[in-house]
Amino acid sequence: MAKETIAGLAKRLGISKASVSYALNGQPGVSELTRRRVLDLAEELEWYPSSSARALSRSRAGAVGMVLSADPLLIGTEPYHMAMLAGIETALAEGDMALMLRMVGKDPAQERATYERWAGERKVDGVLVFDHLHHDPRPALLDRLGLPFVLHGAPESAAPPAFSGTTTDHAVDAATIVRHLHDRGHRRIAHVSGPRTFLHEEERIRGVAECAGGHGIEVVPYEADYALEAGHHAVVSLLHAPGDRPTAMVFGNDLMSMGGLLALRELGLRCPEDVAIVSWDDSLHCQLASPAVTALSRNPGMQGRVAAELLLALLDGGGPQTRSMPVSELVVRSSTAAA
Amino acid sequence: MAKETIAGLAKRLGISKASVSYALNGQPGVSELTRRRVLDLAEELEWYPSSSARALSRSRAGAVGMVLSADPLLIGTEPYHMAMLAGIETALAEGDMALMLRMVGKDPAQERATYERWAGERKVDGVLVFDHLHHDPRPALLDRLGLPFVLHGAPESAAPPAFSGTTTDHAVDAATIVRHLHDRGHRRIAHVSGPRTFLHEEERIRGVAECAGGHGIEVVPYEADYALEAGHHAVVSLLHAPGDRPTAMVFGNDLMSMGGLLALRELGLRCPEDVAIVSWDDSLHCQLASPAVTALSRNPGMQGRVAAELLLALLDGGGPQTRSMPVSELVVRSSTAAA
DNA sequence: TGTAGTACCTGAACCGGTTCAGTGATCCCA
DNA sequence: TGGGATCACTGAACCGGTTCAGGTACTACA
Repeated sequence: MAKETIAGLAKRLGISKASVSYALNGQPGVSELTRRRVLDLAEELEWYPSSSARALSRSRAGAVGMVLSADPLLIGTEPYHMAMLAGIETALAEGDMALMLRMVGKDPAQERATYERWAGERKVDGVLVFDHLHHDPRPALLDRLGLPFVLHGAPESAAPPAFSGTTTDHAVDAATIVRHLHDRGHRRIAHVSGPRTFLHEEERIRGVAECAGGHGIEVVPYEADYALEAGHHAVVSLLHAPGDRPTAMVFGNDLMSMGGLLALRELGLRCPEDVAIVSWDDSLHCQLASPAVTALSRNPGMQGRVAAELLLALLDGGGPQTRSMPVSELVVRSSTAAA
Repeated sequence: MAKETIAGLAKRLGISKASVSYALNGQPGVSELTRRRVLDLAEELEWYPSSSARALSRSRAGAVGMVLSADPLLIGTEPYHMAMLAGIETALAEGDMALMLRMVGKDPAQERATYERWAGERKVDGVLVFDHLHHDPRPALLDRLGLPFVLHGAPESAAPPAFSGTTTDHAVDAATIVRHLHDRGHRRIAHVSGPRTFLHEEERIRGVAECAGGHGIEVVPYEADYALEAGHHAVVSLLHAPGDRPTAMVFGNDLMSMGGLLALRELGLRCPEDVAIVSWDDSLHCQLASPAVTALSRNPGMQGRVAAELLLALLDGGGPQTRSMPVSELVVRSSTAAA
């Protein structure tokens, strides 16, 4: 079947291209009768307007982009991203926007190059950005490129109203975790965080330290990189360090928690009797582990959905908005069972 | 900065739009000197040609689409898809193609509607399709829509040369698993497969049955749906059924294996002593479980990459091709340790 | 010296939509 | 009865690239 065009429809109906266009887009300037005829014909022919022609004349791509920049290995194993993606895509589809996905390694230059290209080619109307960094160069870059964006997962403190973003109150989450451990009798805990280059990790570290201080709990900080091995290595180092050993450990994500659990097992230590464990991300891993791991459930799907909605609003001409995420819930499992 | 156009570049250089276009696209018709001047200016201005204008005049979208149609919950928890996605995206990026991702529920009508729209709007140049079904309506649909596609993961038997696709020899994989269990002394095994609507499950079932027959092994088939709970339920049913209980179980994916393991634990049965377990998909879940689960490692990243390359070749005007995947390797872990 | 061939370059048409300015026809109300 | 407002519709310009059919000027060769 030869591809129909708007001119073809117009000729069949004996009206002008303009009328067809107005009718299709729900714009005034056509009678109800004409509109119906156009719509009916389009449906009968299973015809849709060419997206590139439309994009060209409207100067709107009809798509938003997302760069997943992380270790490919990590991306594959962390369920977090996929769940978030599902939420994002659902919201975008409802707003009739396509999702363009790009995966690059950890190299920030590649992420940057992708944005430059997308902006230059006008391939996307906006982008979703993750993991706010210290001195994050991306907001300035995107501003310069004129590419609207939403920063997903910025810490509460660092959310200037200059751009759209979703924020999480990590201090509250930290308090939830620390109080739980305090209740269970722990007075010396280790905090195995992700890299401090992420602003949210910085805030979590501060949150844990502050709340712990208030409860007379000692905190041993440890910086790692979210990988399974990092969690393993953290536990080994922490337990071999001089001084009292912590009786509980908080890990920055589910993978590190698993690594930590593995290490405990290898060292012949029991969880939760010898060392309790809390994960800052919930996932199937935490549920399936033995013991099942107490975890902060953050609902990545819902969060992704909200971020996408913010971007849609921004593209619809709304000003920058900030939306704070609901407080996460701690799902208590065996890894912090009462002593 | 006002958006530059090809006409702007031409004016700056005192040449015609056509020359600029030829220069940019590496086409003959311009001197080396002119070409350099154009390229240099484009770089200096950080200018890229508008993708929609290009798409319109070339009648090529510069993107390929992929519909992930599955339980959102399953998508999030199965690492398989994400790894595959990473492989696909990498290959596409190398071929200068964008990836458009759409996630829909299990409803086939939505997947179909997405293809129809993409084809009508000329939003993508081709699509990647997964999980060949019995009487799969998609090849015919896509043919009718004139949308090139690659069917990823078709069983060997069902790969007509009429369309491009990657195939896996499930019979060989089945034999690998069955032989391993035979070596370990199992003579009665259960095969908890995914839905038989998937052609590859059908082939796995046949493969297991045949190889088992050759080795004097009895097979108890059980059809499930890839969910964690399904694996759990399968184990309960199988063990409560009259007759000898199987001494080993093969699960169609990692989630069901985990569910199965959970069920065994609840029933007070030990793995591998009472029941051994093999998973048809490897993943972190299998590694972390206790006992760690013996699994068939299928390298979804590489497979995705190959599928994407096939699609790129198809879009470059090549005829339909079929590429068979390398045989999977069985990673032996504790869940099938020698009795 | 004439002519065919080639390399380089250009104007204009085209891709398929959107949108603006303008034209009749109809309607309302003084 | 007439004048302005409203409605339905249209032709043409436009978005920003690609591509085709020439047009020079210069070289090669008889």
